Amino acid sequence: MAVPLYQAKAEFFRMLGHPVRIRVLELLQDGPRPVRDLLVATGVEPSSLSQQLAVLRRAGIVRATREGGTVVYELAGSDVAELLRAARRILAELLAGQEDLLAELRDAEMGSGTRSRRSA
Amino acid sequence: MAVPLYQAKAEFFRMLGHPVRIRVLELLQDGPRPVRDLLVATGVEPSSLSQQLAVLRRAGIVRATREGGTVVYELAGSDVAELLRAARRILAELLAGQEDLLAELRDAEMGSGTRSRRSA
DNA sequence: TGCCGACTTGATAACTTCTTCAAGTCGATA
DNA sequence: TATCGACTTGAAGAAGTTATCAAGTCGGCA
Repeated sequence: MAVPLYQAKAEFFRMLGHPVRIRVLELLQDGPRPVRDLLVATGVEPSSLSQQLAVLRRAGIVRATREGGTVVYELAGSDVAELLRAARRILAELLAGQEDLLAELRDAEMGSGTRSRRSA
Repeated sequence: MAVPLYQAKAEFFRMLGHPVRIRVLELLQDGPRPVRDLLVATGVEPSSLSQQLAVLRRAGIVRATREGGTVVYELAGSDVAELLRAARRILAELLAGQEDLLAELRDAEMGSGTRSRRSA
């Protein structure tokens, strides 16, 4: 209630801000997966993966169910796909922009001396 | 180059993960704005806002241009709107889920004893 | 019952990020 | 040129995040 909307949004994005969490969400888009599979797909340590899964669970974006010896995760209904698609589009734009910059830098160096523009 | 794609995505989301940065992006969706306006709209300290603007600039998602005494910021072309819309949709779902949980908890308490389901 | 495999949880050190305050840059104006 | 206003940058401590290792839980199965 007393949580300002902007803060909720920021927290949401922060919750997405980890490579393993992103990867898990992308994997779950194809359907439920047992932890075992996620473990293999991500290649991280079990306890580390578990911590990241806990973050996603706490946020309510995934749901875990126990099936005998294994635990299965699935998206909690949200349409994550669209979000990731939108992000991918912007990211492509940003990375393309960086390539342009690099190209520019290359060309500039051929014509004149060292002339740095951005540190990275 | 050697940056894995998942890491780039995670960094992108992390860059969005701050209330002031989100707010700035939303403001810039309506067009370019001088820092002065952003300062008023967000109500944070000038130096603090400047730091957040620097983060957005470094990511390449906004662009700054100096116009006499003032500096004007604008989106660097990306369609941020769609991303924020998608995020808003999921967020709405998640928050609605939380309300359902609360309601469930309330109802459960009326009918029976304490019966915790989730810690939060 | 006792043990094993599959996960999760807790604790902690290494890192990042954020806020704040002091100092610096850049135009415009006197 | 001196100075002011509008921003940005640097630095340092506080706060939050992550990887890792040890310990714990929960279902099978011998």
